[in-house]
Amino acid sequence: MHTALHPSASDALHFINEYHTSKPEKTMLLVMGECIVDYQGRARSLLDWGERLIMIKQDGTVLVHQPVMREPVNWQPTGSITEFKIKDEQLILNCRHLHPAEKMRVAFRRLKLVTATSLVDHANLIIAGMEIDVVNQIVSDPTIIEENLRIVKREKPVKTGSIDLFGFDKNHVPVVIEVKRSLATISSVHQLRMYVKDIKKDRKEPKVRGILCAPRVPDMVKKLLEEHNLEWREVERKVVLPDNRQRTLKEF
Amino acid sequence: MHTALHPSASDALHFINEYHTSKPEKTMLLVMGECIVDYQGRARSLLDWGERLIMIKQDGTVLVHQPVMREPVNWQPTGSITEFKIKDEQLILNCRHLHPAEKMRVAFRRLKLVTATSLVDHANLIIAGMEIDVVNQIVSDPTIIEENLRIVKREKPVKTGSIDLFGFDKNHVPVVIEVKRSLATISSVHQLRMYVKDIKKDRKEPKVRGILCAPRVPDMVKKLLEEHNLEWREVERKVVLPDNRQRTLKEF
DNA sequence: GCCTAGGTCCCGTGC
DNA sequence: GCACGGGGCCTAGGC
Repeated sequence: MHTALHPSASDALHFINEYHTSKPEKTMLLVMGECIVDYQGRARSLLDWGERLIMIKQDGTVLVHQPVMREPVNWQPTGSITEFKIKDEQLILNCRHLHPAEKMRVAFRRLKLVTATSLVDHANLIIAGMEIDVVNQIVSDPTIIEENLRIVKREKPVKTGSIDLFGFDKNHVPVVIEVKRSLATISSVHQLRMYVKDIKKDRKEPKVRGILCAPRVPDMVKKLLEEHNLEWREVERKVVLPDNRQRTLKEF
Repeated sequence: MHTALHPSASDALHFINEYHTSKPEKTMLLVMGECIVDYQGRARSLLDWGERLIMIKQDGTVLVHQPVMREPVNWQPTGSITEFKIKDEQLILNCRHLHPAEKMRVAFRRLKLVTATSLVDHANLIIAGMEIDVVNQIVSDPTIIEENLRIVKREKPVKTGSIDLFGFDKNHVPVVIEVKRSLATISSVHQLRMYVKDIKKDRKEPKVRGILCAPRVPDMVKKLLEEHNLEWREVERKVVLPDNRQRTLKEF
């Protein structure tokens, strides 16, 4: 853990050369100060002078964070190559990335803080409440959708993608189910339509049902579903972590 | 600009109370150290012990960054309320957000760095190469699409959304144009289909053309377009900033 | 407030 | 490598 407070440009460069440049894959670098940013690649952008925090991660990711908002105002993707130098008494950060081809330049005219440190983190996020969990819920209890529904396939591949759930209803009519973890959208309707069409063609079945299954279905989406003779179910979503990981809410 | 290196939990709490708690809307707080994270809201997640950088922005955004990847592993949205305390000799960060209702808890068992500082930044990003720029390009020179095309409307509202560009070809046939800044997708085809259908119904026109306009159109998408009697144009995208410095991505 | 659509989306997965 | 689809997407804009 190394830090430099209010360094001059040349002090900062020495600091970075000593603690970051030789082993960037093991060192996270933070640079806080007044800067401008010029980016060119998938798009092109300019950002005028202002105070920001720049983070260079151990995999080459570069983030430029303004004092507000969740998103970095500028960034470079994982795997970027960074390089520091001094020009006109300003500390310059140049980053390059191939594929997509992009580059970003940050020029600092005042530095508040530079830190270099190695972060060790081998933990993976355990997360519940995703689409896959809703799919599992339905598989383990298809009556959530309707009585006597028989699920026979998950992630069933068709021409233009893959169907979340496929089965047959009590009258042996094929049923295509498209699952969303939160809001159903117009786009989900199009997906469902396409899958129903593919199944009709594949199985030469005149009748195939399509059900959009989501915690919330806006009116516009319902109308669109009706227009295409499709159905929907608004199911409550349970957010449950694996048993051994589950904790009581009281811990909060 | 205030910093504390390797503080104890209680030293860190005093530091945060002095430099952050009283005016969080003016102070960005960084906390680096070994922590666990527990999140509950739109989903639920647990993150085991590891070294991370936590950033609390001046609008209440909270980011938890691991040493790799562009995305924060956990976060709280803009407008969250944060609170620090000590429990079992560990520094605890609790954040809450209403709408969506979410909360996150970070517990630190070792601290490497805490900093508090006020960042001032009133600059706005100037950016070029967005979809709107491709639309402008076509409006200023419709021959990019084809000869004698007459554009009459941008962002033309229809039932299910809004059409990027609408006009008439040399034979006075209505033309719907859907523009993408980068890759055309299956989903863009569905959008275009829907808009063409809406126009046919609105104007009681038997013939309406639909053109998908993007820098790249994958084969699968071309096939889908053909199936629905729709067209496409692969246009080179120019990335031009307001100062008229014209550049293409080929510079790389 | 709801909802739609774009994004330098990011990211994993399957081909 | 390309491409497709999900995301605690985020964010802006419209109503």
